[in-house]
Amino acid sequence: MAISTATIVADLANGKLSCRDCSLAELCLPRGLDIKDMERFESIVGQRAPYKRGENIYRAGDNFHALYAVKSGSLKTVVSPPDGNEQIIGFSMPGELFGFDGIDDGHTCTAVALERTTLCELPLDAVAEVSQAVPGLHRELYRVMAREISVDQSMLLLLARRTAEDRLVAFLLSLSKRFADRGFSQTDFSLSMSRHDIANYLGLAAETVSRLFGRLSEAGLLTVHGRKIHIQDLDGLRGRVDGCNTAQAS
Amino acid sequence: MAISTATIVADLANGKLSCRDCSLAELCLPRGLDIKDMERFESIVGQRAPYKRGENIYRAGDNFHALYAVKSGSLKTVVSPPDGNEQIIGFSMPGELFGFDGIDDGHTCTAVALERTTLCELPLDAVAEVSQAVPGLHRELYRVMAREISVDQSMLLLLARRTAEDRLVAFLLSLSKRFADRGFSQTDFSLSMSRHDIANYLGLAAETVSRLFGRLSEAGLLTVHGRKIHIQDLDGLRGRVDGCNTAQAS
DNA sequence: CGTTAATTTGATCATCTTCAACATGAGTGG
DNA sequence: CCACTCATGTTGAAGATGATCAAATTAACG
Repeated sequence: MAISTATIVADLANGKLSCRDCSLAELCLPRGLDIKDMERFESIVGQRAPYKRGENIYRAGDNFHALYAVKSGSLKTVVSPPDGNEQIIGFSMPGELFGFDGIDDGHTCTAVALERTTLCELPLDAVAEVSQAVPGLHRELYRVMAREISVDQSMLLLLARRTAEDRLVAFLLSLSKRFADRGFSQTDFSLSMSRHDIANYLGLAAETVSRLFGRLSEAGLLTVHGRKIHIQDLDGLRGRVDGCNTAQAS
Repeated sequence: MAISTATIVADLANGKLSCRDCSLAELCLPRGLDIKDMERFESIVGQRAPYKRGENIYRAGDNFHALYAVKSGSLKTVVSPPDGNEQIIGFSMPGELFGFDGIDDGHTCTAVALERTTLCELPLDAVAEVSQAVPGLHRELYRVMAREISVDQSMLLLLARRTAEDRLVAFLLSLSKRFADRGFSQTDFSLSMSRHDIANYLGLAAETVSRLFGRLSEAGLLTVHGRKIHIQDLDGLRGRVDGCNTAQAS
């Protein structure tokens, strides 16, 4: 899943970040800002060395420093209760913001890179400051947070009311859509997370996920080779989750 | 659950709303504002006639108008997919804000009063305007939304990884804490929602909830008479959900 | 290559759901 | 105040979905 590598390379060469040139601008926070405002915005965007697979971006308990936007790669966000019973809350793809869990009173989740991943760092104080001059930014930030809330809530529906198969299918459809939104194939993609991660995220056992992949393959809906997915019958998949299309399985 | 009735009566007598005099101010959005700023804030707070039991505050599909704060009573927020398979997303108590699901692109949930309920209405545009002069307000609103996200996320953990009993206990402990925060008994309270609602919220069947209440009673942890709950052994209940204490079961 | 982790497959088991019947209880009109 | 009704809640028995345990296979990586 080496997304927008070209952009990254260009940015690194320049030694600075440019939202204007970023291929993800349409998906990201500065969406809808004019050139002038976007310049102002990108002046506060920070950047770090890429994270390696398995590396933590932040940990539960950490103080809140900034929101992050994924530039390339992907990551998972995990709640870790004391008893070690972890729960993956979501996966983040390029153009998506994460880190909201920390705003209230420090981070309650841990964010872990699933592959080599680059991020933009948005210190919230600085964002707030810029927003004084660019009111649209506040509004947009509210939007992004509201979308996060909606996504989590459709996930609640998925976990509370849907069967194992529905969950996996909804998950795959969500991924498909997100790849499509980023200009990639909606039928061929490769998963950056393990079966175990998928199972955990969907509230299932890894074995169940494995069996479900088998069942969907046999039904002729898709082909699986390890983490490579090829969806053969997108509409067939959609039909498989009755009325569950709203669930976005973030 | 006739909470803060006194305050309400006073407000209605005045013919206007006052956050300064509201007993819920410490829990609500203007928390932490000084007198001056709070005056400015309350000037935009609207109010409607009380909602009756079962009445909709807003419906999925409605355009977004405002955020709401509960002044008295309680309500549930429901996701209703086309197939009729509803899912309760949360319950709101006095001092709590709701309506965030609408900010992004119109409401995705329906909010239904569980009893006679009064609300404060906060038109987001007006809030944004006031926030230009009162920067702390933006920050506070981000906090409230972030808390909503955290609550939803601990709910994901609850639904994905916990047994039926853990879920019910976590739910009761959450209620207990919220009553306590509002100055009510943490051991004696009465539920404003049906068993069916509780079950739906927790991703269970109503029968299961009924049986669990029975089991917890037999274990001497609490007493149940219809919707009246008396918790006999709070620590016992807490011990029953290992390390799940973070789950707030909104 | 060899070693370890990830995934698949099979068999058994537990939890919770579903269906069905029954009890309780609140509200209404006689 | 009682009888009736509809909604809500409880209890029992059977069944299903998915978890768990165990073992085999494959893939990943030094």
